[in-house]
Amino acid sequence: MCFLSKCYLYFPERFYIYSVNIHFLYLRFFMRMSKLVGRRIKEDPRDAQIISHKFIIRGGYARPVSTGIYSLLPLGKNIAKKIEDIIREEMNAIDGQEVLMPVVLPRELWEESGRYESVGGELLRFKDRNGKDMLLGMTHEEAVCHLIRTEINSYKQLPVMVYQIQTKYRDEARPRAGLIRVREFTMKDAYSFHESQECLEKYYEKAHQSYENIFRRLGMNNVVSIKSDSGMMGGAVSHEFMAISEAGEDTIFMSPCGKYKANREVATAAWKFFSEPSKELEKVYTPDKTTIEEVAAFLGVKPEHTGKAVFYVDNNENLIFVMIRGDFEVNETKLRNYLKTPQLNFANDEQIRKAGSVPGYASPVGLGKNKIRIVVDKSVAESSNLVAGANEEHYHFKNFNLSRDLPGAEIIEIATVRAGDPCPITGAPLEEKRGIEIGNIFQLGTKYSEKMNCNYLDNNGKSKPIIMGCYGIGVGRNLASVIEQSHDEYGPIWPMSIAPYHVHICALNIKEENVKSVSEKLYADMKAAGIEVLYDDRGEKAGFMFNDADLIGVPLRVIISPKTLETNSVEFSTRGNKDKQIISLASIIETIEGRIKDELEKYK
RNA sequence: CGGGAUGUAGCGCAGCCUGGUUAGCGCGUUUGACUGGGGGUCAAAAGGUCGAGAGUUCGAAUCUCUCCAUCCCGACCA
Repeated sequence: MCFLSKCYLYFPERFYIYSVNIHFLYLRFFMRMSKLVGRRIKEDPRDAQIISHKFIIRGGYARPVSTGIYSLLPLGKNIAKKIEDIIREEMNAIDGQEVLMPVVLPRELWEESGRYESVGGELLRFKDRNGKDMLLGMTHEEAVCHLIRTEINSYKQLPVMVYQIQTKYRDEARPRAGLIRVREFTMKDAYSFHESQECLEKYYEKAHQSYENIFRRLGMNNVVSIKSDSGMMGGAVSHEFMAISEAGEDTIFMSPCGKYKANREVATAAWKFFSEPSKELEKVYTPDKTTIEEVAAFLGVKPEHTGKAVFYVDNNENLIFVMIRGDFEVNETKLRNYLKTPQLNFANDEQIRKAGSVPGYASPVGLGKNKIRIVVDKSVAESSNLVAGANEEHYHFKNFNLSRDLPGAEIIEIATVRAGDPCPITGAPLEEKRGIEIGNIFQLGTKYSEKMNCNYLDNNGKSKPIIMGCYGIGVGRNLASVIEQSHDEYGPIWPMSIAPYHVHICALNIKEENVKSVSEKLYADMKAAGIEVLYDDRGEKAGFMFNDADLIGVPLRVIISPKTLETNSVEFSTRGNKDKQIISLASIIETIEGRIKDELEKYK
């Protein structure tokens, strides 16, 4: 057993040799329930919608302090610490070095990168007592560039990776879902520095593997890595790690075989559109029919045979006319990326009229291309004889054909994928899933290092910006995601690797002297053996204790009662499994050590 | 930022429409007794600026106004 084995510490300068049980080197958790801070609650909190939120509150893992701001109680903190330690091990294994950067940062640093201006209200800005502008760090690219540019000067020092496990603050517009979307949270953020793109890419692969290790070791059984939109982080390549769960905020499309998987923001499909010989353009009367559904029903066609007009305004007040087949929705992320604009909003009726169009009956036909930018989705370009607006109240056109009626239009793919659309690789119907983003990795390149003078001298003595990658994991979000993926109706079922304790002792009828003395001794012996043990010494009714134990979700359970003591034994069971074994008192510690070892082995 | 809802004991809620002694209920908490293998029973007790402020009224948890907070949907989201 690892924590019983001896280890020798050697201090050469003094020639002292110590022999200690290895468990003295690691913090181990143990507690008696009568003293455990954090109560269990029988009823679901009113505002909780998802399982993890309910169990986190009901089990006494965390308490809300303000919107999206939580205190962790001992149970939650124990788990968080184990999650952090697993992350540390994996980061150290890919040559990471732990550092700690400040939560509070000065404005100047963020002005260097340009993000003081470009990031919106989620960056919390404030003044210190001298009136100096400060902010709360929501991510640490600026801080790490500040650190590295003074410490790293030479190619000989590269590559290098530093990481921290630190509080982040993002002034989210709408925190929700318990620990999944919060304002203040703990995050591991790592930053790697390289001479070349090749070196970054090689390291990026290692980080990807490291992340897969981490999520497996946390006991997450359904995590996928998908290529993602880099958003305002910039950079060429990025991946999101998604814990598949109904509670997730992101929508993912996957082919059944798993060959293709993508966030809805960037997902595409091998759509096939129908085309037939063009018919004559024909104006038809469609009184008060302004939506696709109404027009299609009125004319007796399917939405697939219509074209939909959507107007957007970018941040410079430019109007953009988008046309897409009636049964599709515009994917704004794709459109934004294509237009290279940071912001898009729906245009209002007044703006649409000003451009010479008619809301509800808008059409690209007759709209001057010089007056307004017209972008057309492939679904319209490759279909024929569609119903489209006529730019006139109560009228639509039948048999709109893009190549004939609007030649030279900008044609791109901006449709949102739908469940069942054909996979772009295999052609199989795509499945739609929800996911919680529990980690992400980015190839940043020189986006920050260039602006922030984070340079090194190459082997020719030339100064160059360092090529960077960054890698994040949210600790609390992972805790919640494990609950989402591992629970039953009574509470979480913690994997041994991150369980708040390894064993839960339930003493039944503790008023009986025999039960009390044996339980106390077992608790003491387990502590001495380095087993992480939670001991329910409260003398509650059996059912009450078991329900609490289920909410705490400790993997192994030992029950001591007058009945079991008649045969000098205890009952032993596993969380999530009603089967119980009778084990003699003499061998219970050995049995448990074996089980803990076997379980921990699965998460190595 | 837009739409909707809610604030009453530690937690979950009733009371408000139709103003009127001392503001209730369940869970939890404390004390005692019984009980003892899936949230047990009985008895007693503690616990409230009814979100805040202003107003109407002889009288406001209840009606009016303002503000604050929280939650849901949307917008937003390195």
